[in-house]
Amino acid sequence: MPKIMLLDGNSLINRAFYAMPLLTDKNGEYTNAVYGFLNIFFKLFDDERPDMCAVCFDVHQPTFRHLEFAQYKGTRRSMPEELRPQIPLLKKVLAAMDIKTVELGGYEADDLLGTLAVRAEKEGLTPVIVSGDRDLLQLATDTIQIRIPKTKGGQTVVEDYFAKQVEETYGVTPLEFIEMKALMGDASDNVPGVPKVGEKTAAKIISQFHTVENAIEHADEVKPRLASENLKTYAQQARLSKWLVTIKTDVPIELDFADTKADNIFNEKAFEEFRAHNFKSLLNRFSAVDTGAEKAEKAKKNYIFTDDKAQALDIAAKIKDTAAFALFFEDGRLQAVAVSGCGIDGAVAALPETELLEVFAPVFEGDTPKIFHDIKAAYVYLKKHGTTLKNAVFDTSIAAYLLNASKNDYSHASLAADYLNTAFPDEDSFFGKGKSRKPLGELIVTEREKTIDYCCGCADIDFSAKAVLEKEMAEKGLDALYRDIELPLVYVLGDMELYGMRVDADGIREYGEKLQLKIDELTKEIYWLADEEFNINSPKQLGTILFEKLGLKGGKKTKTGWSTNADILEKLADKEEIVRKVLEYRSHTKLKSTYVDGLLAVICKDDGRIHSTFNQTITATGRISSTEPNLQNIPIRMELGRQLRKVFIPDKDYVLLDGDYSQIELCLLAHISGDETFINAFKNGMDIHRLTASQVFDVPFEQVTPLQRSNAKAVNFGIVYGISGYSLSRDLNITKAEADSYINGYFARYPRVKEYLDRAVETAHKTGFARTEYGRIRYIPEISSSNFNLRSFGERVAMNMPIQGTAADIIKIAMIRVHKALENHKSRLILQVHDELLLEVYKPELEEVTKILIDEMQNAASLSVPLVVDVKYGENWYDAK
DNA sequence: TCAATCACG
DNA sequence: ACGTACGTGATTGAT
Repeated sequence: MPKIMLLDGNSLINRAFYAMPLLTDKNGEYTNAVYGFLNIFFKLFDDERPDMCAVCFDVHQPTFRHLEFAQYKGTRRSMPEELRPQIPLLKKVLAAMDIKTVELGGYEADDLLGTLAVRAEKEGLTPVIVSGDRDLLQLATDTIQIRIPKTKGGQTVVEDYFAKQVEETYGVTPLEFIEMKALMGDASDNVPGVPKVGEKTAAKIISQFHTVENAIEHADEVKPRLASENLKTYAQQARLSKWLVTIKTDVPIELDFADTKADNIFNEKAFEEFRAHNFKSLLNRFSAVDTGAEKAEKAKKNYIFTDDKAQALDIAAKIKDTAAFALFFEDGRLQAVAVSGCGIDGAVAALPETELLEVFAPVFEGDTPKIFHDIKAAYVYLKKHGTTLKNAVFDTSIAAYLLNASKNDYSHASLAADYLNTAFPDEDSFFGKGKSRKPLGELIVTEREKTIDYCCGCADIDFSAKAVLEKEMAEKGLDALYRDIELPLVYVLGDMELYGMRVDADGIREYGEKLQLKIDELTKEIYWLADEEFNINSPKQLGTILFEKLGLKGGKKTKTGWSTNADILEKLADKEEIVRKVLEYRSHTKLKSTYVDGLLAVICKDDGRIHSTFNQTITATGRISSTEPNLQNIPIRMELGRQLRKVFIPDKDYVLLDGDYSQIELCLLAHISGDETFINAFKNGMDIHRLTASQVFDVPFEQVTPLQRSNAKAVNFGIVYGISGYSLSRDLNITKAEADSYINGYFARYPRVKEYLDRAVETAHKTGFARTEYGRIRYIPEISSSNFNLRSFGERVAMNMPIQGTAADIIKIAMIRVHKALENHKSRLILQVHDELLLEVYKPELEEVTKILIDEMQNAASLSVPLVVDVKYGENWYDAK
């Protein structure tokens, strides 16, 4: 029997919206809900393979329910600003997919679904209704199936209901489901129901009396008594509720099921639509479809596969000019090398690791210009294996990052969609995910065709994308930033990863043991004070103990329960011993789990050092980030945590040398804004927070109190972050009026700063992006939102990004200069922490390298204020900082 | 996989 | 009136 899938457009797009993070396409249009809808759609489409398909929508006008009963206002929960434009967009996309949309003034989507399902059933079709709304369950029969997709932790799970499953789940038949809802009511749908009758009571009543009318008739027999009373009092309301929740199945819709055939979804128009809106993962579905250009391109590809060394050597010998190389690893071992360029459409060599190196090393260390997706990974791997990568001229992931730093994916799939207008499978869909992930070595045997396509495709994309990326970078003025900063930085970061940092493993363990003793002690004390054992690490359990069992005042709720963060707890710490213990427990367990256990787990077996990975394509502002482990957040603010830095030590005959920029972000605020007072203060080496305090609080410089200085410091930071009176007041524990007066005082004294901030916001509004002094761009789509919060966020970003980003640019320049200056030295750069560089310095070179470090850092940029660098050295990181 | 928390600049 | 600081990563418990 032909199957027809009937979808509830409104409820599904609504669900999709809340389940998906907000995302925008290239034109800044919101697309998350449409994307989410399509994902659900395709999941079910794959499941069902329906012959026909229709999507029903509400019409935004009064329905028959409103008209016949004025009190019924329907739901019409205010729709988020970001969702509203997505409904027409979805309709447009569905039209492109040749899928029928149905809507009729005066009726809700539910009524259309009901009518169509019943009619389809009569006409001998198999109807499947898909909705996010449980009200539809009343339509379930033995043939009409209701499917309710739910997002559970990112995964879409579908609950399926025929009449039988409805009975099993709710204990009532689908028709009785209406009766039940009528008694329960539904606040969100403005259905009154009967007071004090909830799901449990309603189910009990209906399973006994079956209908609302019958229950009213036998109201005296209804239990409990309150329900019985209310059923009598609110009998009319119950009947009305039933009428409200009953879905119509006789709506006068003109629809010929023959027009709903879903046999032309994967057409060229739909492909264009998906591409235009950046629905990359969905583009894969079109691979089997004739999308013209793509097919032609695919046809001319002539990918080569070899597992023969001689043939691989032949391929390598052909590479004379620019070519792209894709390296494939498994557990850090090179499995295959794919090449594209030099007349090679694509070739992949899968040989034992040593042979691969033997074949390609001459190319890698030769003058041939080479393109990679991730030069650093290639450089690090090759250097570990005794080959020095030379003349790697282009890194596609870094170029894509510079073009849009806000993305969280610069994979080949993403590059293909963004810059080559083609679909390419993402890595997960190719290799499988998690447990099902198969090693490449295995795939190349079992699924050779596909594997070759993938490996060669990657190299191919890199090769083709270079020109597009270069062109777009030039158009956006990003070429100098790319060429002079990001590309040279790759090797600096690569070397930092390779050197790593030496640690005293026994020292870490000892430190951990001390922590553990204290943790055990605190645990017992907390249990005793709480008079029960619970999981102190669980904010949920802790919140219940503190604010419910012990009845502490001053708690705040998060959306899941009590808030127990340090801000809240510190306010209670004075009075409550248990709170003090919990805070202490928190700090100790944090140190133990994240730092002690975390660091011990990543000590390299070969050299006893810790090799972090530095990522150049993560942050929206241009900073680098550090993972596995994160060496950029080693404790320093609290003494106990700071002690941990004593386990970070130099090699024998070396010392650690640390240089950090003094107040670089405020220096940049002074420089960029051009504020004379500010600039002069920095030129004269004044205490900038003290100066601000004297300006804002109108007291002589010498008479500034420590509290005034610290408040002024908060104001200075706030300015850099894009301040508001409210948040400053919260931070400083003062009234909003006071905070406002600080800010106004600040702007009165530093008028150019105010001008800069206004200008930054205005420019971002106009152009849609913010920019650093070195041309780095961050797009800010939020700034044009009509949602106050989003727009405000966009404005703060517009103020902050040029400052934070320029600081990031400058230290990157400093890193390149320091790295270069140390070329013929034993000393080396091993870590960057945003405004700080850490070097492992060969003792005989200490004096010279100290000079180099200060010199290169200070002269990395020439600003209207001097860049001051503080340096210190020591036998461990604690002493060097 | 998400939310809460907390470490850093 | 709205209701927040900017940028990260790791660990934990809960789902």
